[in-house]
Amino acid sequence: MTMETVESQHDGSITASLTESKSAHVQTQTGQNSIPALAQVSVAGSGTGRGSPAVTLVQLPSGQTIHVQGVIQTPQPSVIQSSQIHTVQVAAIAETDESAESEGVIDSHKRREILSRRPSYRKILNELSSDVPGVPKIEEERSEEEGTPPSIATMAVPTSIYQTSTGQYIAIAQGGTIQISNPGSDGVQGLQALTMTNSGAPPPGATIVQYAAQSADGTQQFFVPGSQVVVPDEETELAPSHMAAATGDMPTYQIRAPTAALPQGVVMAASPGSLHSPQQLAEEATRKRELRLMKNREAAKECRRRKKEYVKCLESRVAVLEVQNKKLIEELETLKDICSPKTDY
DNA sequence: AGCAAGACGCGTCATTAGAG
DNA sequence: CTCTAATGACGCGTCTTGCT
Repeated sequence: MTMETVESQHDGSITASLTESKSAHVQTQTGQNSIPALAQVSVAGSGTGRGSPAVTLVQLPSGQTIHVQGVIQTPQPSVIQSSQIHTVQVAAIAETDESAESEGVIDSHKRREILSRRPSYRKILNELSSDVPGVPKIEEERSEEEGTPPSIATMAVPTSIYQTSTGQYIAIAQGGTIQISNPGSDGVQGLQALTMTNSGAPPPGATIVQYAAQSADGTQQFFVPGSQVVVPDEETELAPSHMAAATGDMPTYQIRAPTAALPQGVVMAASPGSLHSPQQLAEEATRKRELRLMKNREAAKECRRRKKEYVKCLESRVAVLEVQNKKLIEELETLKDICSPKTDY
């Protein structure tokens, strides 16, 4: 449980602090005169985990309650100094070139470049967030090198090392032993056993791979070097409940030679040898295309996720700024009442 | 129940920004 | 200059909702 205390300082800025409680009150002070609070805004903070924007309930003076997520609050000068904050916000959002701005001269080409620059949701959000601590940033993806598990190096020398779509590493040794290493786990603790069977009458050239560890979404994709691919067994996909009963809740995969129509998401990695024949070149081109499509597919998903997060953040910002605006208007009205000369004397 | 409209997510392609 | 990630745009399928 966290409590978010928001205070409007005498200079108009609003500070927020999180403490261990459930709700808080917002007190506004209007400078030396210490005018009693005009706008009481109840902020019920519900702290969330890392990476997800904190959701905050903001109760307006009118009694209306709004949900605020990932609040970005730049220090607010009072209404009298509003030009200053305007400059800051423009600089933060529009990514203007400071040097050019200071010089006051931007040639048309550069200006066109700036205007036509496509926004990066991650970049914009992170720049907005950099001003205010506590505002969640969009995480940078870890490079593949960072995710490489140390256990791979200590394994028995494998014939092949594959990487799944979930980042796990699969090593297939000469004897047919398959080991799975989870990058997120420590050392050999991440190893998971696979069993390979050829019982019954498998299709020609196919080996059933039973993956003992159930994945989160049940959809594993494998990068397989050479001329083989690992695909989810069709029977498992089509009749999961049936196969689950038959294999003990283990999804089934097949290692088989690639066909013309690869299942979606399955990519064949390049064999180390050089490619010469037209067929090999065609296979290489197909492999590259599939890899590119899969990467773009993942990138598109990630981009949509970032976009949604960005839009949510903007909506939250609008909600907060509306509250602040309302409060400042009331503050201004009060100051006007105090400072206005009496006419009836 | 059937249908249409809208929302939403996904995959793909084209384009661009940015890193090396 | 090249390569790759990020993003907009488009088409498609699915789901929800309101209407008949």
